[in-house]
Amino acid sequence: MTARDSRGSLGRTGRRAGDSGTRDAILESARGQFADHGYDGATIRAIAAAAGVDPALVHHFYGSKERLFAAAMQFPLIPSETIRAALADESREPGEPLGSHMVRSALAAWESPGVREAFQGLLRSALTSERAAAMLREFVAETVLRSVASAAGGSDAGETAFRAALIASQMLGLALARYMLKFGPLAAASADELAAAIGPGIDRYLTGDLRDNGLA
Amino acid sequence: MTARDSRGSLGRTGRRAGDSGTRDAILESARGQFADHGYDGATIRAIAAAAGVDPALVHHFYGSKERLFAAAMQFPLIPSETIRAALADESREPGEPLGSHMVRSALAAWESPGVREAFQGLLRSALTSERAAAMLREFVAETVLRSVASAAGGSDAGETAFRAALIASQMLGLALARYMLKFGPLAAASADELAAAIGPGIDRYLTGDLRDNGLA
DNA sequence: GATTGAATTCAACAAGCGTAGAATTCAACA
DNA sequence: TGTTGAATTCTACGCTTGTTGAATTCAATC
Repeated sequence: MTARDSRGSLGRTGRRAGDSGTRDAILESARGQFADHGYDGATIRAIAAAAGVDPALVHHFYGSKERLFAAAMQFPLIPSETIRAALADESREPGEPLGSHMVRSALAAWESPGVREAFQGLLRSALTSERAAAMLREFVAETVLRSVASAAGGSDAGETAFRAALIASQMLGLALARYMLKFGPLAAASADELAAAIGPGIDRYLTGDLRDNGLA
Repeated sequence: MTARDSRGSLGRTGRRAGDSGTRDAILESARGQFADHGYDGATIRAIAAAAGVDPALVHHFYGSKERLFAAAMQFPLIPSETIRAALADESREPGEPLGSHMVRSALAAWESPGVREAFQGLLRSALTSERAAAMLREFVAETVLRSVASAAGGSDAGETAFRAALIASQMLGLALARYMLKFGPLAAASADELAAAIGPGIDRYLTGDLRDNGLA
C-alpha cells in the first residue's frame, strides 16, 4: 500500500511527468499521523515512512511541516459545505427535532473516512499549537455558527454567537470524551442514544431561554 | 522569585539539611509549564529555568519527566474532596438548582490557583499522552461520577455512569472552549451567565428522561 | 573545626527532530 | 536517442531533548 507500490502497479500509465500519486499519498498519511499523534507528536519521518517515501520528499513537496499540516487539515473545509447542509435542513426525517439531527450529523461526519482524520488532527493539535487552535475556531465558525444563525431564536448577533459557542462546546466535549478520552459509556453508546440524550440540550441552546436557570 | 533567591532571603533558617524550598518550587514551576504547553511541549530545561534551578536537579528530585508529571498533576486529587463536596451539596444557596450550582463550582475551581494549572495541564496533555488521558479519566470518575451517583435519578449503575459521562462531556467541552480554544462568547461570559445557560442541561442529564428526544 | 550527607552544578552523552542541498533515477518529449 | 525537468534518494548539518554520573557547594552534626 505504499506510494512506490502503487506507482509500480500502475506501471507506465498516461500520467504526465511530475504526477505520480505520491503527493496525495503523503497528504493522506499526514492526516492519519496528525490525527493519531497531534502536530508535535507526528514526525515528518513517520509520515514519510507510512507513505513509503523518503522524508526529504515530504519537504520537497510541501516546504515545511507547518505548510504540510495546513494542507492536510484543509480537507474538512471542502466537505464542510456538505456538513453545513446536513446540519441545517436536508436529509432530516420529518418531525425530528433539529438538535437531535445535528448530533446525528456530527457523529456521521466524525466517523466518515477523511473528515475523521482531519477533525481529530485539528482537535488534538489545538491544545498545543495556537495556529491549530485558530484553524479549529475558524472551522467551528464556518460550520456551527452559520447553521445556528439560520435557525436561532434571537436575531441579536451577539446572542447568536453565544448560542453557537454553547453548541460548539457541547459538540467538542462529546467528540473529546467519546473519541479521544474514550469514556466508556459515551464510546459504547449508539448514535441514536446520543442523539436522544444530547439533542434536546442543543435545541435549548438554539431557541430556549438561556437566562432562566430553572429556579423553582 | 527563583528558588535560589528565596533560599537567600530566608538565610540561615531552622530548616534541616536536605530541605530548602526548591523541591516545591520545581513542582510549582512544572505545573505552570505543563498547564501552558502540555506534557510534550513542556521541557525539563524550561521547568528548571522557571524555577531558577539546574535541569539536573529536577531529575535528581523526581527521577524522570513522567514521574514529575504524575507528581505535579496529583495536586487536584487533594482538593478534589473539596470539589466533590462543593458539587454535591454544601455552599449551595437555597433554591438554586443543582446543575447551575455544579457549573458555578467547576468554574470557581478552574480559576483557583493550584487547581487551574493541574487541570489544564491534565487536559492539554490528555490528547497526546495515553497516560495523561487515563489520569484525567480517573479524576473525572473521582469527582463527577461520585457526586452524580448521590443525586442521579435511576439507580441503575450503567445509567448513572452514562449520565455522569454526559455531564463530564459538557463540562470538559466548556473548559476546552472557554480556557484553551478561547471562544470569544464563552471566554467573555460571566459565571452567572454560564450557570444559567448550561445549568438546566446538566439538570436534565442528572435526572431527566434521556430517551425522549423532544419529538413532537 | 572536621565530618557527613544532602543539595546543587557542570559537562556530556545518545537519540530524535526539522531541514537543506547535492546526487541520482526516471518518464516524457524532440 | 539524447535532452530535459520533475520525482526521488542520500547524506548530513545544527539543534533540542531526556538523561546520566562525577564534581562541587553547603548546612547541620559530632
